[in-house]
Amino acid sequence: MNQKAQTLEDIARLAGVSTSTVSRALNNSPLINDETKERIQQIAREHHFRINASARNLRVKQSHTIAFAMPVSDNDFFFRESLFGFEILGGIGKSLSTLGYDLLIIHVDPDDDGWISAYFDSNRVDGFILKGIHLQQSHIETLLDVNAPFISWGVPQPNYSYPTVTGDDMTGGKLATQHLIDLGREKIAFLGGPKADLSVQYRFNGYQAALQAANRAIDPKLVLYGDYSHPSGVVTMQRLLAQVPDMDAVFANSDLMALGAIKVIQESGKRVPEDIAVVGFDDVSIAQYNSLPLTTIRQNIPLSGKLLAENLIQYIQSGIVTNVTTPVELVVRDSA
Amino acid sequence: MNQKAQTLEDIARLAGVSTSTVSRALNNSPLINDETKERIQQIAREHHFRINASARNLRVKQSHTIAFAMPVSDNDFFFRESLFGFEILGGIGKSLSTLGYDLLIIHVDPDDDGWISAYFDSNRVDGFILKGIHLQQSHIETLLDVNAPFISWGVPQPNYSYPTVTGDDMTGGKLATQHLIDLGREKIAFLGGPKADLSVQYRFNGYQAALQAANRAIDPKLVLYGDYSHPSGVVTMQRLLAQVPDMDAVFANSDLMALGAIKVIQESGKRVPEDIAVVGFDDVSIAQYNSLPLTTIRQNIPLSGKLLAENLIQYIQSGIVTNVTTPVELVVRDSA
DNA sequence: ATAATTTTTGCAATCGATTGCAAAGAAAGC
DNA sequence: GCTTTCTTTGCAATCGATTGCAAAAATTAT
Repeated sequence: MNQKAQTLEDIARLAGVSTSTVSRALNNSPLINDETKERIQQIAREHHFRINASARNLRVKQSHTIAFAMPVSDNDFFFRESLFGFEILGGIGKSLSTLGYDLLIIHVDPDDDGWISAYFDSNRVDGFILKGIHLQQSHIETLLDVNAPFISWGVPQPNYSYPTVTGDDMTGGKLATQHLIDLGREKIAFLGGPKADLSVQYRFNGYQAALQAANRAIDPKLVLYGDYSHPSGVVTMQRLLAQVPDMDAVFANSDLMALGAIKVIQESGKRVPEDIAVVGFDDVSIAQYNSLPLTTIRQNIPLSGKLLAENLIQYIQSGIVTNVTTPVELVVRDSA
Repeated sequence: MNQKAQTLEDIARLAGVSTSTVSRALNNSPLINDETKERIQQIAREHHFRINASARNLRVKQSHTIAFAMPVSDNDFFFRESLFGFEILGGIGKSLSTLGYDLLIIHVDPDDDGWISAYFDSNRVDGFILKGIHLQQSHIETLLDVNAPFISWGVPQPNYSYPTVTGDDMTGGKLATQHLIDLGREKIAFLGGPKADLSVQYRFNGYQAALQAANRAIDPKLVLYGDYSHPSGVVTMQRLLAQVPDMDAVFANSDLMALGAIKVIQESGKRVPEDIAVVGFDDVSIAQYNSLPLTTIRQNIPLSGKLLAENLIQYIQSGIVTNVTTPVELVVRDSA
């Protein structure tokens, strides 16, 4: 029965007031008389009025949209591998919509800056959420330079100030290593993500601290770096096994690497966890669903997503820079 | 050196022409003299001009944005389980950006229609991409009713006309079953997704056809339905094993269900694939990374994503309704 | 050289919502 | 009853790009 009202003017006509009044009423302005306000809101509801986003955005110079940057390569590699990235999207999206923001997924070439101005200078988005691991130095500089608000998952780069959310990598490294020590393991390897990633360095610090607390030395032959991916887990584990055949435990920096490592171990005829215990990192869904359920360091992914969203919006609205660390915990399953 | 030009007017001033001319030049209108056009585009480039999206969208009444609907529940369940949904996003996003469209992720309560008008009537998005499995009848009716363009992954509902992209479920069912028959299996179970899902029915038809072609009867006790999730794979497999202890093969309708089934089988003391062979469906990344690599029916996920994007845009621009089927193939790994 | 065409360009209205400022109406003060 | 003050509302400009129409410039025809 009630046909749709498309614009403020339609509502204004129906209510017998001006568009200014309608605008104020719908935005809950204190300037408007309460009865009038209520009446207008009622009419808007009855006629299923939806405000025109473009017009509003144009006027207020905001898009109420946040971009999440997905690094992209020719071969879709990142997309399939980025389990962690996908899972964190859940929390981000939910929080953003609570805050009245939309979530845009953009594809970003790690070697190019163009996306920043393409999306920010055109007023398409109000800010960016990035994974630190793909954040080049040059990106940070450009972002800061054009004053584009952003937040990043991962340890902040020294010498720059911007909001971040990070897992407690140091504790994670300690927890994983301690668990392996408690299991009585003697030769515990560190299968890292990219060496340049500060998160990886912190995890290594945790590894180191746990070993030292147990009066163990660090054997450099047991420390190798990859890139978080399954293939890199395979390759580094092969090297490791060749170098130190009698090793008996691995702390891998991602669940995918852990899976790659397990594959190599089993193919070499050894058993997990009997001969070699393996601990992963992140606790993405694959960790619990894997046929050999993974012992791993669980990141609080929903919370982290929520904080990425909330703290970015806070930064946009008030300029407050927060660098928070989210807790991790050890979850013991079958691989160690 | 070149400070930024923010609006058409800035460029117009720099070029000594009117904004109309700039607009036409940047949109490559044939009305504009080629030299002028070139000169203006040059100036725009030098000054890193980015057109204001809101203004443009307001004027042309399009957002150049497509929404991908992620069903949401209180507990993040869908997000973690929706591996297939995530992987298909890769192809969708890439194709959309090639076509000049942005990708918005929206969270959708399956029991509510509000999101349709919230995003479409407000001019925030030009169309929707949905997974058919979450497409309620009422959604379809509302979408068609308000003339909101959409495309869906999955078999189209009878009696409605809208574009779709679907995997070749019938062939997939046949391929999986045939493979298990070729392996010499006698009692092949069908672990379906939701019975109401037409895709599931087609897969069942394929299962049936393969068995009949081999002169086998269908045993109703070997046919069970779940919801594609890992837990449902666990539950249905438990029931199956209780009902038919001597079964020797399973065709699961998703990789996650297959993993759930494998877990139950192994816990019951039987071996995969020796005692019971398991074939999955989709070939999401977890299938190849699982410690027991999964034999599965591979969907062409990148292609499907691409087609979802392209065919939706085609529909928006020209009203052509396409219902395409993408090929599947059997990939044999270790579980069968 | 003048008129008729064809090419190029600019004027000005438009998309829909917001907001500073002024005006109208209501309430209070003297 | 007449100011003064406080609420409540409306006018009109504005955000930046697009586009129908008319005007100006360039080209061709006569």
